[in-house]
Amino acid sequence: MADEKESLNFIEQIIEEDLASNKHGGVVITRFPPEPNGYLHIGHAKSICLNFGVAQKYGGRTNLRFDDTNPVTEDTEYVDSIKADIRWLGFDWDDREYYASDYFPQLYEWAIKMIESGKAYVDDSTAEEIAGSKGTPTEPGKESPYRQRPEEESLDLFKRMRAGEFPEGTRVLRAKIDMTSPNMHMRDPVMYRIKFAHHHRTGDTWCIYPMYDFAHGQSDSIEKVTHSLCSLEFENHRPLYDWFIQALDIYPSRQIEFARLNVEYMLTSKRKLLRLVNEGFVRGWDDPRMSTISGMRRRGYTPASIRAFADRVGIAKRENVIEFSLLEYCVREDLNKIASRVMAVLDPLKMVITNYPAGQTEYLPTENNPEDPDAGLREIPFGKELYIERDDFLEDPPKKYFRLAPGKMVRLKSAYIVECTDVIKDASGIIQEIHVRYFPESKSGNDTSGIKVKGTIHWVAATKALDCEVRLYDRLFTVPNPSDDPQRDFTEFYNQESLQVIKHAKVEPGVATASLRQSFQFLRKGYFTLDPDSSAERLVFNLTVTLKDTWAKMAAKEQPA
RNA sequence: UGACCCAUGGUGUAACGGUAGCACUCCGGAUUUUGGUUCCGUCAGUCAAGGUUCGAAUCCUUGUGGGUCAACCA
Repeated sequence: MADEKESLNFIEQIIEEDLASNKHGGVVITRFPPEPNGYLHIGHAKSICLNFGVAQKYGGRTNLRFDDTNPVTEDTEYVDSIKADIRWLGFDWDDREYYASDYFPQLYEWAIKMIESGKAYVDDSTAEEIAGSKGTPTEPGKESPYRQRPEEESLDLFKRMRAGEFPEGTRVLRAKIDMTSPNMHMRDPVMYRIKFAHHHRTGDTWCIYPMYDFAHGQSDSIEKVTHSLCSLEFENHRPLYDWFIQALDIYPSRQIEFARLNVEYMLTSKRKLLRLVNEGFVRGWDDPRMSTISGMRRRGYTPASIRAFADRVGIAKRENVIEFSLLEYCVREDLNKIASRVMAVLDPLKMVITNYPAGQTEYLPTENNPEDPDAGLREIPFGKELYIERDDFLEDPPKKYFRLAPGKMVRLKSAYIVECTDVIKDASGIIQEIHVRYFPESKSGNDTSGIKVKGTIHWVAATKALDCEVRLYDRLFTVPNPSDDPQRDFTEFYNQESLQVIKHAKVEPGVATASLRQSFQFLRKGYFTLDPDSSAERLVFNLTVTLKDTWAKMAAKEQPA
């Protein structure tokens, strides 16, 4: 075994240094902290893989902690879907399912401690007044007239806020830091606000709720999180994160920021994803075109492929946009190893073998997966009438076309070599069916015909094939970064052809017993998975990703539009 | 006209003062009863200018370019 040194990302480097210096007693604790106000998407997947992955790697633990400090937007519905998505991705938090709301009593105590030590005060200003005196990034803010109010008075007011004596918006608790700080977050940030809202867990116990900045770091600290990994936009919050930890003299978790994931043609904004759903661009949160975990699951992406993707995109602080092709590569890589091969014709063209006995059905063995010898063989029916892919026949083929054409021969995969003898068209010139003759001695496995053909095509037996629906998906937008243009709304780049429904595709009979989540490779076409819309009478398949198609690429190059 | 952060092939990411590597993409070739897979190969990079050093992608300075911050959101 070669001892090539594994390259670490900058977070792993920090962790290894901390481990080496025994900073946390050899322990690594991370956390994944979603707010239960929406569905998880591909960006969260990166964070999940990072947080759980790094803890796993160093023998540590990862807590699942719901950041539920804003009751008006949060709901248990999201808690459930988030948990399901994380589990599906292949990670486990054992019994460490925490909620920021579990810490409300402790947070309240700490707030009181802050007031008592003169580090926090109740401000009677309105939201507008507070915003107005905040200053701008280049101008210092002004101190609130309530800033110097006696501690006892703040304490009394804060307790009465908690007791529900004041209406929403009338008072807040603020940290007393520095209104002239160049860092806006240090200009006396709000710690608590009044909200008479029903909380999904604490019900009506509270009418004051802590802000993110007075909850997140504290929650990390309570859980003794050693490395609190978050995205770049929280970089400016770090001084405040550290300030509270110091002021409270509590366990010093360390916040480390990394660049969030951006992927071409994919959105990772809850707001925008919500608009796609609400405005009917997609059928729901789990539409296979969505970048949500649930959408990708329905699309047929596997947990392993998403984990591989998260691994390959890397961790750094630089803004990035990952090419969509990398995601596609990761799915194909996984599915190629595990997906059973299946004969399916998406755009059927009837083929009649004129010299094959009518009414005869032959069962031919074919491999389930050439990449996996253990996958074994299955038998597929063959008969006089078949369906082949319409674009596997061309009346007037270009030079390097290896498929069927008048007078040309091809191999029918796992069956016989056929030669095209006739083309039957309707009055308008549309090809109705093609006639071929087959060579009995060219049977797959014991071909004694001596005939050499360049092309092999897939097929299904007309009388045995199952009729099914196939949904083909393409990128949701016509441009890689639909949010880039400030002049145009991202929905203007919606790809009208992102969904194409094929009502009557033909698939070999064996897939009748397919189960949900099972992936297939439709030979020469792509990877497909069963959609939950399927019923016993009617199968519905989703395209996960096409196979690479070098012929299409060649053809496109030689005849540029 | 502030603070903080970032800058390596087309894309993403390594190299921690000593030969700029890996993956994806692209292109070419071999194999192939999937124009798939696999295998081989080619092209291609340190934002700029100074400085420190025997030696700089790496350290320093100044520019340039990009990102974030002015919610009682997270």
